[in-house]
Amino acid sequence: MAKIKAAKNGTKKDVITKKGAVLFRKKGFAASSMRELADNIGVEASSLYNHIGSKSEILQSICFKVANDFNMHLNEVEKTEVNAVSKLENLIRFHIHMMLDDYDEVYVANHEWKQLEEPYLSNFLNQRKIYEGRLVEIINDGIKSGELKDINPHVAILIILSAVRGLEFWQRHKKNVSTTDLENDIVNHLLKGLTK
Amino acid sequence: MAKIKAAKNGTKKDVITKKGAVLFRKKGFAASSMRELADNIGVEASSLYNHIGSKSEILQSICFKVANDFNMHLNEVEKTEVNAVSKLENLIRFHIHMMLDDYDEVYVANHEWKQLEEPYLSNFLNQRKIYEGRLVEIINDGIKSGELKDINPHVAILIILSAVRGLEFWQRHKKNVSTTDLENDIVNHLLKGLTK
DNA sequence: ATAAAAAACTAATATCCGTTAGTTTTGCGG
DNA sequence: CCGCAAAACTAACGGATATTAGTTTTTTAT
Repeated sequence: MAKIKAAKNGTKKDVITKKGAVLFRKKGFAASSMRELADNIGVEASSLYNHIGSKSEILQSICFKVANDFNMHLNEVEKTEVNAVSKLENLIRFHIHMMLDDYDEVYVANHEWKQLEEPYLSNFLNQRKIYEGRLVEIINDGIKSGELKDINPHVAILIILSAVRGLEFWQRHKKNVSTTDLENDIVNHLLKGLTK
Repeated sequence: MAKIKAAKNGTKKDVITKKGAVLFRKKGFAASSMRELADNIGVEASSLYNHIGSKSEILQSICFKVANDFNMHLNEVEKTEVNAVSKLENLIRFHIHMMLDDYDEVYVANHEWKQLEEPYLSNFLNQRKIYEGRLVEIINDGIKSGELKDINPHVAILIILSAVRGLEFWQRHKKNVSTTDLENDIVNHLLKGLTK
């Protein structure tokens, strides 16, 4: 009867959510069973229900935690009074850090959001749409102020988000290049492609 | 008792595979049931087994068809005697076309390969590793010949593959920009970032 | 030390899944 | 128009799944 060890400053629900993120990233949400998750924690499946409401709730926690982190950071960035390029660099670096530091959670939010149930699915997609709209607005500001090329801002967002997402591939090549080098390379490449 | 309509020059297995690709892209492989697939075709689930061996076989068909298309095209490109930049442009345009023309299949191959069973999983990953190695080789040739910046070729591949994969996002903005404009924008941006 | 609360366990249930067996219908070649 | 193969159907099976109920153990607080 092994108890779930709660890390300091974290509930047992947090432990389950973290282990869930690791499992869901490796096998996918639908292909992961509660028994397997419980095994990974060292407990019976039914015991998990003392801490969570349902399997779906774990996915919700992961997806909305990630969405919230991005939204909160964007709030901070929008408050700062710097030019658009600085804001973009700040955002790109944050995306990269999230990708490297909270890999499992970000990966699951990116790949498994489809398995959310309504109304969470609509809510999540709506949040993402709004987030991207705010990024587009920053790029539009940069175009107006003359900092950025007169590009289609949606294409610019496409390129930025895609390149950062590409860090998923990176897990395989981690050894060859330091992460700070990698981060700077990506930031430089993305901004150099956009700025005049 | 609706029969599966086989398109000209295509077997009924092809129809099932195509409908499977659409369903698996929308809901994920594990979350898709044979009953639901059969419903989409207008037939009972058990009838599918007159044409296919198993659910897993559908996924295998999709993934290896896509892998084969990319390999075959790379074979052709390697035969041509042009400089590295031309080869890269050719490859990027092919990736974009695959993404736009066979969206469901490419998406599934990119996202659901994890659900392959052994030995197909290992085979698939091995093929992808070899494919990426051949791309790296082309970039190395370009660096030697002085066409390309002295970049880490793995980073270059990361950026190229990520940007093209990002076309997944594009489905939402399809209306605003013509696909040929989009294709040229991406090719220009990717190559401008790499060439001297 | 003891009572209360938290969290583990066992056992069971209903549902869904992939797949098979056996049967019936369809549709084409002669 | 008949016969045969292809392909549909119904029915069912065994197994896995998420979740619940009820019970026992462990931890916490007094």
